[in-house]
Amino acid sequence: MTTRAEATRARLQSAALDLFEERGYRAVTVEEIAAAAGVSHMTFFRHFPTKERVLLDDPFDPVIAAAVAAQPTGMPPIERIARGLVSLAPLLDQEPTAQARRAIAIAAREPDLQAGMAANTAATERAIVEAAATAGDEPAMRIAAAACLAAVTAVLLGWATDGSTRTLGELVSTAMTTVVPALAEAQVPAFARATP
Amino acid sequence: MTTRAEATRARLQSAALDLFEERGYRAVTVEEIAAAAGVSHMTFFRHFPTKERVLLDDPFDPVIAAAVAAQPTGMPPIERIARGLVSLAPLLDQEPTAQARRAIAIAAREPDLQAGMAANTAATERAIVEAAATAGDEPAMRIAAAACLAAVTAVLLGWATDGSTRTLGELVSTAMTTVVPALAEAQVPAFARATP
DNA sequence: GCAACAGATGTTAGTGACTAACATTTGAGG
DNA sequence: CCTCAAATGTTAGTCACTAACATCTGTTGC
Repeated sequence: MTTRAEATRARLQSAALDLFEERGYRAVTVEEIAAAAGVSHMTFFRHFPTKERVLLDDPFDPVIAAAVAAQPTGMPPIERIARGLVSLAPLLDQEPTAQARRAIAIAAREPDLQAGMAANTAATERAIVEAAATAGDEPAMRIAAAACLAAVTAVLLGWATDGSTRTLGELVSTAMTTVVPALAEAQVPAFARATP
Repeated sequence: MTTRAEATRARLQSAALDLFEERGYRAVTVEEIAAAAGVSHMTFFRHFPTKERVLLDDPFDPVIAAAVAAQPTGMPPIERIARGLVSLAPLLDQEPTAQARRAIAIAAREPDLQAGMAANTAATERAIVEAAATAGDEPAMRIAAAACLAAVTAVLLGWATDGSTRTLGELVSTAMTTVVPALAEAQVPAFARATP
């Protein structure tokens, strides 16, 4: 059951995506987005705190954090995070990802949005650390999260801008399986062990 | 020899720092900063492209990138970057760091500035990769840079907000020597080897 | 000295993101 | 139909940021 507010929000996001692709982020005003969605600019700001959030908002941080926290402890933080991210692959493949792909492609080529993207990554990093860090390993967790998310970001940018036909789940899994051994100097057979 | 423009720029930064500390980032207008520095708001924007850059601008990215690029190749990217950062310790200790400390302390507690801080880190990461990546190891370099910079960021925040009396050089060196073994699963005696 | 030139700054008049206060509409349950 | 609350609209701002053009200030060549 989608409420009226949710429908308005979706219309705003969709209209913004169309307009940004047509004329670029900077050249489109909030007024225009609101008009295209059939609402006033005040309604826009009731749904999104800033212009950039209509493009950059995503609801995945809690999901990612929970997936990492759900991994067993007792392994190195980097492996725990990588396993958590890989566990999301099936979900990523069933999600409708077309809009996300368009949004990332826009954000990647708009200088005005790069700070916001970096902030998104930083927020995901914080969410992982808060949800999954155990006593005393926050620093290691933060560093491991930064490393894994750097790999995921690279993969996301390629996925959105190149014409990759592979699914997000595949790409993220590949990135994690290649990246974790690289970080661990190839000694830890991270994904050779059984996945429960 | 400091030019008039450099003096104006310095006055603007100093005035902004004072005002932000006094009343918070949001409550201070660009007009007020300009007035406190004895110039008009147009002059402010000739020296800083946005309000947040008066606080967040720093000239270190090229220095950091060069320091990493100056490290010998043939070692794992993470070790190369860590060595590059540690090589900057003497420089960090002779730099006048009081203003940087105040700026970071402000940025750390102001939500409006967190995107800008993340963008700063991302820019440093890009600078390192562009300057120091060799054929084929860009992905690994990016990930290693993200990991090292996560550690440095944590150290910087602690240094600026806690009342640490240790120097930046000491703190960064400690972070790198503790962090690199952690990432490499403690097998690589990164800093036991001779430093040329 | 002084003329001339360029770098630095000022003035003015905008646009557009964002906010506050208050009025209005819309839709679901009684 | 009525009512109430969620959702949206109107209005009138503030402030970051920009463009175009005027003025100033210090230096350089004479």
